[in-house]
Amino acid sequence: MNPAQLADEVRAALTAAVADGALSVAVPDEITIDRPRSREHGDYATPVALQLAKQAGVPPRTIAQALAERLRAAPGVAAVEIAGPGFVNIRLETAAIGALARDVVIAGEKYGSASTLSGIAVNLEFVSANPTGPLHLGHARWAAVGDALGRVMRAQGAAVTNEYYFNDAGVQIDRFAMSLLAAARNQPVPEDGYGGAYIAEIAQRVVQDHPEAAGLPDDEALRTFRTEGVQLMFDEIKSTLHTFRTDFDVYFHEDSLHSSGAVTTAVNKLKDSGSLYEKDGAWWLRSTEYGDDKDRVVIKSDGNPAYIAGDLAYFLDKRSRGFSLCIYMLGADHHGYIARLKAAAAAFGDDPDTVEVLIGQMVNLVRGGEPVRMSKRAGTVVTLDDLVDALGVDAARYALIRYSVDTTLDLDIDVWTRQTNDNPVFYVQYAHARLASLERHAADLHIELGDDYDPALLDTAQEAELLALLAGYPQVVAAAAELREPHRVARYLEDLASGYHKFYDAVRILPMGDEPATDATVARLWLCRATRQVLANGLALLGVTAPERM
RNA sequence: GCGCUCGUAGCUCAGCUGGAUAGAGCAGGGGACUUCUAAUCCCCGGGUCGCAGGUUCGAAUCCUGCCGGGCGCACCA
Repeated sequence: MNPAQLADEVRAALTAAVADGALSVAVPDEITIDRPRSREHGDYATPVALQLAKQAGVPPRTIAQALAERLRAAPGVAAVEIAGPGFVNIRLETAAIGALARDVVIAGEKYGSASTLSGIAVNLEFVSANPTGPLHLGHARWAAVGDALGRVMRAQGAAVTNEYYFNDAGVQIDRFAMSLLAAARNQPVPEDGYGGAYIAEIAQRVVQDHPEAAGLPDDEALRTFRTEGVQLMFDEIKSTLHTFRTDFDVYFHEDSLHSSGAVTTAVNKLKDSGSLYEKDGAWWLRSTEYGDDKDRVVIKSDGNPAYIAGDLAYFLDKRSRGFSLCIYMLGADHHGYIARLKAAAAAFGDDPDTVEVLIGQMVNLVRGGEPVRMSKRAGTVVTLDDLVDALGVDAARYALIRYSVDTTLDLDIDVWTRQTNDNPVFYVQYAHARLASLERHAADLHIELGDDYDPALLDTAQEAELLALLAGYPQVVAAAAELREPHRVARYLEDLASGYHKFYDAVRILPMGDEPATDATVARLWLCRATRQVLANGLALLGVTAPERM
């Protein structure tokens, strides 16, 4: 019995009470089932009687009474009590709780998957860093969180495309090219140019492949350094992301929007539909209608498209590819874009709610409380590669995903490289490794799960807590997907690992010495298998490994 | 000035689409390994949930105002 099944029983009991005239209420679709903090309040509790009292026009305890009478007859329910103002506290039979391990083991990798998001095609755009330098910590946060969110949403049935928007048009790239050329010619960094050791490195690699390049006239030289430099930088970014276990389905080139005429097409479409207006020689988008501070220029008075023109064309392109939901993950310094992007959707006649913009706060790396600022290669910022060098991929991903993106993050290198339980990733992985070790021992002893077990034998408090934790996993994944908050999965895994460690400490699983395996041994092994499965499933959603040994 | 966001234990943070006595880890103190991984577990102390109003059976959670921190407010990209 899991909370969802219990909610069904509660709903059925209410419906029955209405049918035989005991109550007159509209039975809600969503029934709240809580896991009370104290077991004195039962295994589960529902405040539904409190919630329905007003519309029913009767005291909550009256509703609770009618509900309790019928719920007591439900299969798996051991006791139902009314408490306080009208809470209904529910105690389940031990076997009904214990049966959950079987459900988990049978579902296997699919446990926690559902279809709450099925039928929607999601374009998930994240990182999208300019290819003018290595990825830094802010990008790292989105690489980890975005990738995890994609996994979580896929687990709920969404068709997700991970997409990287590659800004390879515009003056930033020009400055990058000028910086490379200057470095190749041993000239100082140009004004507004890029510094950092990586510029010299890339410039040198361009020179290696094209020894004549630096000596060409400026125009031609810049063209070569621009094309080759961007390619090298972009390969490096892809490689960094791949190492970080974040791969994209689509790398979209902004340049292609301009060269293909997509920008012109999009702008003309908006002019035709009256979504743009002309003022002071420029064309403006009515973004104020969607919460923007001011309307935005799409075509500048010199006739050139402004940056947002590319966004408009890009959005149109996404829609033409059939996405029903476009998610953009941006840094806090870009929160001003929310209204703009929603206005873009509206301008093309789409519901602005089909555009979601997630804003992530900044990330700082600290060591012993002191900020770590300088990077070996990038000069002023810490790179994603630096982070991986310091923590490893597992800890780096986990550390970035574990916190709500709403909070500014200070990652302490000392904490995340520690191999103790103040390092959450080790704590969770250790639980998995412990379980794997246990199963190896069971195999050595020739103890097998068999076809089934007696769920009533999982009767200790620690087993009940662990089973309740396992039962809650599907709702955690569903909530993480719906709220776009993958950190919930990480927090859950820490709770689950804790529940397992407590169980392990309190209950002997395998027989000691020459003792024979009992039915209880087998039941506990089922519980262990189920726990390992959920730990593995959850870690997979985060893109973190589930080690067999540590 | 306007907008977004955060403010919960000494520290780092969960909890926020309203539910019972507000949680975890760390830090501090004290315990538990002859047999399944002690990278673990148990116990102790620790709080005006920034402040003030409001909504209601019930508010850390929702609304309003204020205080404090971060980030933004281009015919740049």
